[in-house]
Amino acid sequence: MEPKTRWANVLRTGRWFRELTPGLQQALLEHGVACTLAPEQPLFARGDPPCGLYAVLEGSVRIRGLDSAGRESLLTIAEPPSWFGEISLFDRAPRTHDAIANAQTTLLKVPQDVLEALLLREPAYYRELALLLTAKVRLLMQQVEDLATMPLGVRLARRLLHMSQGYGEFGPLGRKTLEVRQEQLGAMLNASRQSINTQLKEFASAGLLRVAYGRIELLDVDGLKKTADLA
Amino acid sequence: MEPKTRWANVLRTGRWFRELTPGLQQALLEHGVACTLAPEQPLFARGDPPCGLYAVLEGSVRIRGLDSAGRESLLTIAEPPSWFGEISLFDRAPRTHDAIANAQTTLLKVPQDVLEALLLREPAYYRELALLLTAKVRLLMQQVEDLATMPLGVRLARRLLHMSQGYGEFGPLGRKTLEVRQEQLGAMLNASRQSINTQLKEFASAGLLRVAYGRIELLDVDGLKKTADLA
DNA sequence: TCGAGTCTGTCGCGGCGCGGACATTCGAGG
DNA sequence: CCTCGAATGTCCGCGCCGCGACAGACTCGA
Repeated sequence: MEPKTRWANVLRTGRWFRELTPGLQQALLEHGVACTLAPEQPLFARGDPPCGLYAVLEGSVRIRGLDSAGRESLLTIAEPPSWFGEISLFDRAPRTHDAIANAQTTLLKVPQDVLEALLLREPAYYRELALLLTAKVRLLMQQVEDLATMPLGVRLARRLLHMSQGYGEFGPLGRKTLEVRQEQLGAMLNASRQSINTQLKEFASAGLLRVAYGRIELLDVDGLKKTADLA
Repeated sequence: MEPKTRWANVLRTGRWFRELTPGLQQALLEHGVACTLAPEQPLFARGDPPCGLYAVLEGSVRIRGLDSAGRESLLTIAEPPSWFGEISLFDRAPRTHDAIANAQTTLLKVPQDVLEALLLREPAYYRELALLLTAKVRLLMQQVEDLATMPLGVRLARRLLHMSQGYGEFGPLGRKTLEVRQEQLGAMLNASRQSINTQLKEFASAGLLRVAYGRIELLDVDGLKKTADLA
């Protein structure tokens, strides 16, 4: 199969891309170029100038911040078919986070200038691209509020469900196996590895999930949702 | 002076509005209608359908979330000339937060359907409106990361500076007097009133600011910035 | 098959910060 | 001027959670 057709099939598994105007779908595929990264290879860093919009086709990318003391704050792990990099696309301002390949990774890259030229011809596409922004704002707002009001268990359950559902890109039926290390969950939820571990074991003994080496298998998604809804 | 001229003068004190295309500035003023609220009067609530885009002309509006246990999480206090409500404008999805007048308040309201009709004629305006979204995303991301890595003192200093500068709407020279209660600062920073009080007194004894009843006066903005930059 | 590096599991100590309690101060309205 | 409600100032005890430490488990490549 021609690569672009394969890519299109991957991207169409995501809600955002699937619901785009056909013209925009085609334009993104047409102007996109493949881009491969070795594990731990950086794609861009906080403060870099805008370089384009990306979609994950294979592998995964960590979107993280690094404070002066070297502590890592993990915003998310982008997996197929997630899109990222749209903030700098809109405001042409520097990158807010580092993007680093989490494994052998293939990306679709739509360069900044190409995309801006397209948007000059078809400014109505701005609204569809802005849906990436609104989705991100809504997630972030919930995250800020949860951090303020919810105990760790609830936040962990919600994050696991979000990851399982590709942060809304999939339907409610998501992946059952999450490849994530407990340390990374801690960096996402503002908690220590030890606290994450304790909470995971609690979920495990309640039959909600099973913890393995570098992997979490969700067993009772409905039970997790109940935990996520109320403390 | 004609009201609309007065409004224009207020709105032009804000960076976002001032840098808009003249045509969009004029259209927002033209299609906007005044809207007054009594203290504590709700404007919209979490879950409400989209109703339009708002700008604060006089007074202030609390943007807040309320969890099931009744704890208030305060996202921000919008003061002139802040704009809010743009998320639902883009994705036509329900409101994420409650908006409640903090005092006697005058708003400029641009109704959803009027604005959508305008954007159908001039889709290039979508990009300029999206700058409201990117500003919000950048603030939220910093907030999430600060919550994870920064001690309360740094977060408080940063928030005070942000409030003083209208969250980026003013230049670096901002208001010197903030009308905010310590309990509200706590709800914004995910801290208790007591902790906020202790930290404020520490700043006061360092000569950075002065605390008064329902009010904080910034004395040494540069000193605050130093505190905000590094713990 | 074996070893090194990485990830998970668990304990104890210590500290930040929440919550309750209560005195004090401020401001508005009668 | 007085009174009441609201906001500030301060103390204390408890609990959650971060951190250091270390043992066990797993993976991968030599």
